[in-house]
Amino acid sequence: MYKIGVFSQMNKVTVKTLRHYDEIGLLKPAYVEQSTGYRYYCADQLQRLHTILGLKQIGFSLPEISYWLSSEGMGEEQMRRALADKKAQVTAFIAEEQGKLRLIEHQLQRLNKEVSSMAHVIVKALPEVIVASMRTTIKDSSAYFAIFPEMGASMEKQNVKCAVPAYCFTLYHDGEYKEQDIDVEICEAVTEFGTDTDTLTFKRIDAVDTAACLLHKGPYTTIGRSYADIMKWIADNGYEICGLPRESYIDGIWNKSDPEEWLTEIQLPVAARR
Amino acid sequence: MYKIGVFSQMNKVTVKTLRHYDEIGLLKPAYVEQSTGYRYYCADQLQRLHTILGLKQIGFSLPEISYWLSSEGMGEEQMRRALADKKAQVTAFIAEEQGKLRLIEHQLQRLNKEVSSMAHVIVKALPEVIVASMRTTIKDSSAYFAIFPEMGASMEKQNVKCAVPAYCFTLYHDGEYKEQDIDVEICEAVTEFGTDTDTLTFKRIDAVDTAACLLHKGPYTTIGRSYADIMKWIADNGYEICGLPRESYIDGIWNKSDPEEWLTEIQLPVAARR
DNA sequence: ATAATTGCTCCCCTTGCAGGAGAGTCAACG
DNA sequence: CGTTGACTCTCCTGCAAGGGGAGCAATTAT
Repeated sequence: MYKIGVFSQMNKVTVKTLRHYDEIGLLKPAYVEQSTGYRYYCADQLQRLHTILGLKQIGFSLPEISYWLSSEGMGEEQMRRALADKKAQVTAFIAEEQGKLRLIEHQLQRLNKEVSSMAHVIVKALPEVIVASMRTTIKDSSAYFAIFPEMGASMEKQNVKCAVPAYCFTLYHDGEYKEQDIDVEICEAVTEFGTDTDTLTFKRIDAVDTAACLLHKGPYTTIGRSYADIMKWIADNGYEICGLPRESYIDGIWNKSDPEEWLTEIQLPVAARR
Repeated sequence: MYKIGVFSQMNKVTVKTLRHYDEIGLLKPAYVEQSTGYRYYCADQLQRLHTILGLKQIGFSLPEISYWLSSEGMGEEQMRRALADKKAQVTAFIAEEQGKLRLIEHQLQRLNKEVSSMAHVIVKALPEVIVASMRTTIKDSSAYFAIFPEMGASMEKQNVKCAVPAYCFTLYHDGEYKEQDIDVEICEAVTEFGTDTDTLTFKRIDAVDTAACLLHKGPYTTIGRSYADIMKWIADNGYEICGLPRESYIDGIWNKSDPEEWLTEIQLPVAARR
């Protein structure tokens, strides 16, 4: 019979740990003196502790270990399944961490290239939305602003309501970057379907599970830089583009006079490259 | 100006998260109405949130992000160092998880081989100790028990005290497993040096950082099985033996009459195989 | 006998939020 | 204008696996 301190030294675990295991019922002392509350352990506990530590090194949580040791869960087949599960978990975890490594690598490279303005690409999902859309080919980007009033007028006529939060974006149908004769589709999220007109079409845009997103601050003339950034990010981090790029307009001429204050989010549907 | 719910949808973060970031000062709303406490966000916050989420994906903690965004920590050189640190952390983490994978693989193999008695090898450190030791060559394992009384007598004469917890072990100096003419050194941890005699030698045993340890329950005749287990474990998990094996005696004939109750810990100093 | 060590319980702290209680607000609808 | 349902607020608890420390009791050493 060992007191807790001695017993803890025998296994290089702390006294705190032993008391904790006692508390959660994972490793009860062989004997507790009523009057003093002192815990006394013996060799049986040593063996059980050894088992616990072994399972903990594998990565099982204390409740899991409790369960396996409670003699109900000791089935061999269950153990096999638990191990397989844990293996899958750990594998997924490793993949995740390796993704982080790539992100870090990417940022380090950016820093070395003196691109001091940190651009932070994030990955998120895009919801399914119903949109009113106008697809057209425009001469160049300056013709852009002419479309919005037209579109606004069409929508007002139909009395459709914009979704909240507002989600107004452009889909680029050209596979490549073009400066002239750009095939764009302007979409405005609405609450429900309206009737199509010759210019205005209602459609459902599917949700996107993973999209790389980058906020671009400033006028549209410098958006190419942000595109370059996000493209590089996608390449660096093992993704590939799997959908049309969107530009979501957050702040623009309609609410900010200074172009330096304009805010646009580039959203690129991506999937992990195989 | 967006209310918290709308703002949260724009970035696919929960309201809880936004409130949490407000609380820890990481992302304050642009405006909070005094009377109601309602939080209102605008595009500036959106941008900051984007940055936060980007840094979070990299693996920085919220306090770290707070620090980098607090405009004190924004030095480029510091950022580089922080990224390098984080990279090292993540790399170490991945190595650790891969170690777990090997442990899991090992256990799965054991299960498939119908070795139903789970043997749990754990890795721990062994402390530095002062020991009284007797080195001798014994004919075979049955001659073993004759040594202990002799040793006990020698120690009593010198009036040295055994350490607490008792740590009595055998070092095997033969590089290989032998059944005859075994070169053993029996060590008993003591509190301080005594004077050497022709049979008894005092020495300091260095600490061992990492030792693979396995409890063996039962008589010594079956200890070979446990040795086989621990050897396989070491091979499976990418370690190599880097010191003499020890057998630490916990329960034995001196306190348990039934050999099935005897308890011995095999301790093998190991190092990660390069 | 006294002092030092070890033991006990109880409470708060860590990360990054999630879940829920109970109450107050806001916008739309009849 | 009242009501309803959807939002929002604050405050509390919980999660994993213990760490740190306070205050006090028991054991051990001098």
